[in-house]
Amino acid sequence: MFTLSEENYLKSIFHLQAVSGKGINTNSIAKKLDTKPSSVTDMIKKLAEKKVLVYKKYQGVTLTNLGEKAATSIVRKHRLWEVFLVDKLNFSWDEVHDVAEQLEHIKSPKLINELDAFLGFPKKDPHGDPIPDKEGKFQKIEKQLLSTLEVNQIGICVGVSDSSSEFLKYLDNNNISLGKKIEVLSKESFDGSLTILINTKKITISKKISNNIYIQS
Amino acid sequence: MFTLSEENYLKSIFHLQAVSGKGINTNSIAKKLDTKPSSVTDMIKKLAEKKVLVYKKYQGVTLTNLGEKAATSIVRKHRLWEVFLVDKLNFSWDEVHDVAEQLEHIKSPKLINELDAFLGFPKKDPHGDPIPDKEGKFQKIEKQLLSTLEVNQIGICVGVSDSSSEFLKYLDNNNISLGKKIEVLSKESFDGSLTILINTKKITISKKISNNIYIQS
DNA sequence: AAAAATATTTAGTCTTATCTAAAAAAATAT
DNA sequence: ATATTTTTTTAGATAAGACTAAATATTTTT
Repeated sequence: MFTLSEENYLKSIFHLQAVSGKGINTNSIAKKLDTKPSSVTDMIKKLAEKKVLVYKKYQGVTLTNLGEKAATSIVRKHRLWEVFLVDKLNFSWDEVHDVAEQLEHIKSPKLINELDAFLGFPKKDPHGDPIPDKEGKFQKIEKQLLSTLEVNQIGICVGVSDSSSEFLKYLDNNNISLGKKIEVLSKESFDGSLTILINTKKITISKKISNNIYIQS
Repeated sequence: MFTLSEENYLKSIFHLQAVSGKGINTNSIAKKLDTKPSSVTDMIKKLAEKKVLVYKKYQGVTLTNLGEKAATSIVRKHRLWEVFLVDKLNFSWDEVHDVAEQLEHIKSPKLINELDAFLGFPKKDPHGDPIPDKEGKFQKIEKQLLSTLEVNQIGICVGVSDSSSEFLKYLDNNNISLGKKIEVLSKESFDGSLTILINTKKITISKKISNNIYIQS
């Protein structure tokens, strides 16, 4: 089994790997975990000994199958707990992250599988991210950033890339949520801001916002 | 806030205090936490500095109001999670302890108060122990050990003193559970074993068993 | 009341996970 | 291709929480 800290490293590397594909370098892990590169080097050595990742000096790391399995299990727990908090305990989607960060480390296979059943085997968490099943399998959702849509194209909001409370509250205030239809009415070439039609209303959003919203077209 | 280890010390001291009333000595804490007396001395000093308990060398410790409040909050969380596991996730009463030991350390006031509401503000956990409310208040349940009953006396099972999986499974196997009526038919003076009537059946239990079952008469 | 037994504390060590500062390697720029 | 910058690693330090072994109190026994 893994310590809390080891689990956090595994999860971070897993997430970084999902985006970049390539070997993950020391600095990016340090940034993600808000720690120092030297600490990362230490932990990486430990994890390499435990066979959850492959490490070659100065060349970053890659998770092994074992490591991916462990990381996926943590992600599964995190997302199931998020569903629980929102569906059963009246949390809003901007309040769940910090608590789920704690709950994801609870060790009990029975707990998580019963929770899964209790929630009706949900396939997505409140932010639109897929929940791995018991075997760690989950389908990647086809999605693109809202910022990549052209004028007059239409998409359905299927996820967010930033799960910070601040950003999610912004979305709530503007009535942007999963499943909503978004049409791009115009695009400002100077700063990349978009004017979109949502809820039969026209609003203008900055590039920073459209870069954190995923849509399916 | 407290570390995981500090919380475990607080909880153990609280439980010891509830039984013995007196100042709690180093050795008993060490035994309860399965650690060494020297480690206890170290931690006690730390907790005394944090004003959660009063410590005088060689004289054991007593929780302050602050310490009791902290301990009660942990107990509240532990017991609410136990109810959740049994009522919602199909755990049996002998499976809940280890998982609740982990869940009790999750830090989120909203989480625990919403959970309380979700469960319908239960007053007792699956072992019959009272659940402190938001303010930390809970009534002590009047109870006595089954072993103190005389022949021909009758009691209702209201709790257990040992929550180990082994003991609880024994009770399950013999159909002894909370709320059951128990009548003492005879008492063996040699070893203190009891023959009792429960579920219209006669069974004989050892003193060790009757010493771990609480009844209300 | 002294001796023996028990309980508690101190002193020093270990592990985990972190850090800073300095050294070394790799990548980039001139 | 050399110099500069960036990235990564090493070396040594620190804090939390535990341990062992030894020293010191306290309690119990005789």
